[in-house]
Amino acid sequence: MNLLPLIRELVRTYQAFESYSAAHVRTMNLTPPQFDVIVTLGNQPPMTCKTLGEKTLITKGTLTGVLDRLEAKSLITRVANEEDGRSQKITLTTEGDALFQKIFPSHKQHFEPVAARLDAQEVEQITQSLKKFRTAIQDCT
Amino acid sequence: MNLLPLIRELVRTYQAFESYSAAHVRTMNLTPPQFDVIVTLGNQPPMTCKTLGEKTLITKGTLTGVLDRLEAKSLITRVANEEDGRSQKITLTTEGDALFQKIFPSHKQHFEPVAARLDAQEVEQITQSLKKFRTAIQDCT
DNA sequence: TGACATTAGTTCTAACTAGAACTATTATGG
DNA sequence: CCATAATAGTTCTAGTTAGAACTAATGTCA
Repeated sequence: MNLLPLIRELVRTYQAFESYSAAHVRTMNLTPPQFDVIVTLGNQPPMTCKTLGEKTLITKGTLTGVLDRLEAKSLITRVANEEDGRSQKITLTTEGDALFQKIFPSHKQHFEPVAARLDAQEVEQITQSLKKFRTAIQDCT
Repeated sequence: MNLLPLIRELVRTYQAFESYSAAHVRTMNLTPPQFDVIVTLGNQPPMTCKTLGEKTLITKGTLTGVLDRLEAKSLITRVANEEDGRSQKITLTTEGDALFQKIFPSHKQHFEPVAARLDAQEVEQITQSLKKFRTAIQDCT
């Protein structure tokens, strides 16, 4: 079984998505990971770095730096977690929440033309295909 | 049409692949981009940075640094291109070729267990799904 | 042929990246 | 209760990343 064409296509598709998404994210003066964090925190109760890392798929060493920069922009704050002295809760500031309310719909709209080119069944099919491949990989870990 | 689940799955799958692949690549003292370059040059005539970048999907600014490090390890050399004074041909050294001959089969073998979990039809199905998604994105650019 | 645009590759910058080592805190088993 | 293990987050390192500005060489077209 030759996986090479599949792997190449996976990488190309991922890069096409990243590049299309990043082009929009950049117009809002955010980087893709910063955008991910804002969107993940939006309309949700404050969460720990651990949870945030799991949801955004950003490893903890990287997350520290991303949060540092968001904090410097006054978009998030780190608040001590009263239930566990080792951890913190990350919270959107008022400013951060306002940004979220603005950029989330805008980003969805940026993807409208893409969505319009696929019907619900295709989207489901592609999602399931990816899941099958990911499961095959993860079963080998 | 909600693309979010599809996007999340794309990112998760890509990361699962990267992480599984990188774990093996690292045992050979290479980084993933360095490995890509070696494999792309293997069993091929020397090529320019431009071609190499197109094949590996590494942008030129990044490629310069990757090639610098491979050159420092004596795995590749840059040779002036006689047909075009602006460009060079990148060539595997004897040492680089020996490494390629060793790592390529080894890397294929690392993916054997993954391949064994999918049949030819599934692989084709997943590849076509990805291509459909990528095309939808690229048509919007 | 000469002005101008294009192209190849490098350099620069700000940020992300994973992984490993580290610190501080909490959990656990005897 | 105490020694030890586990966990949360930071710090550190080497490398990758995209994009923009830059240099040098080539192509184009009038």
